[in-house]
Amino acid sequence: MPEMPEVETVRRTLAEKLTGCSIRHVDIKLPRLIKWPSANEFQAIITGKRILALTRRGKYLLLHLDNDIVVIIHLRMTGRLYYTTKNDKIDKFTRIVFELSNGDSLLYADTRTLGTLYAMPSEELWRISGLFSMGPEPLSDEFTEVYLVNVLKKSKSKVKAVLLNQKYIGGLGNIYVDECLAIAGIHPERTAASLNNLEITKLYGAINQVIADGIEHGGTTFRDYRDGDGKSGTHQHFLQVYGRKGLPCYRCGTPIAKAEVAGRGTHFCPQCQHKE
DNA sequence: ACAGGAACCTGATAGC
DNA sequence: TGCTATCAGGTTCCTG
Repeated sequence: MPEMPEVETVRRTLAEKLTGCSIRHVDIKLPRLIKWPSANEFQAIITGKRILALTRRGKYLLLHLDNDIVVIIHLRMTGRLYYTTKNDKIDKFTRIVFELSNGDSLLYADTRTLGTLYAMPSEELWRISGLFSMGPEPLSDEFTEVYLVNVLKKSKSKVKAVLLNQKYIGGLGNIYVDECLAIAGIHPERTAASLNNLEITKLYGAINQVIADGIEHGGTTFRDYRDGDGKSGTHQHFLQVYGRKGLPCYRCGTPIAKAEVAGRGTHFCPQCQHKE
């Protein structure tokens, strides 16, 4: 479900509430979501530990505990992480309950159960390949226009596939990729290597702008996504193309098209986003 | 090494 | 109404 702006919003809405709390008990209702170590060991090494910080890398959330263990959470398509007070009801999609020392709980809910959780010492985080091999994030110092030029020029893939690939850029997902290609006026089926310098400059600006706006608006809620307080984001009201199939392009009025590109449903304006 | 497609899951919605 | 097919904010594994 969530892309970087959604995960960052979850982090921001939870960090202050969780920092300083201890994990009193862990109730694992769906053990197969725990990828490392076993569910029993996972429970054992985090129970009774205090939360020092909640950080993020790309679409991963990292809960740092006072015994040097880090709980790594990836929400995948439909994962939700949110805070509840003792009287709140737990829905049927709640898969893991972290009971806190103050009586409240941190819930991990997930309808499609594709999410993943790990717990390991901080010096072993490199074992998680998705974290280890992740490229720079939009808005970071490492994500420069020169970097983007190099990534695109040496690729044989379509530009959409490159932007979705976390090893090149960490944090973009299907919605925001469609949005930044629309803003930059680039057709999603173009090969990455075919983009000229002006197009790459536009794309670079669009990536940073779209991600900054997404965070500013607390993420995009289409169906499942909620922040750490269980609230929806508002960026869905600002989307140019995603979810707008058949509706008029805001720039030229042409109906927005939808096609499969790089294995994903892809929205674009056939007039403003040229194939060459 | 790299690109493309299937697999992992469950639920909502569209179409018949 | 009820059944079936399709689609979904992601990543990893297997194949060619």
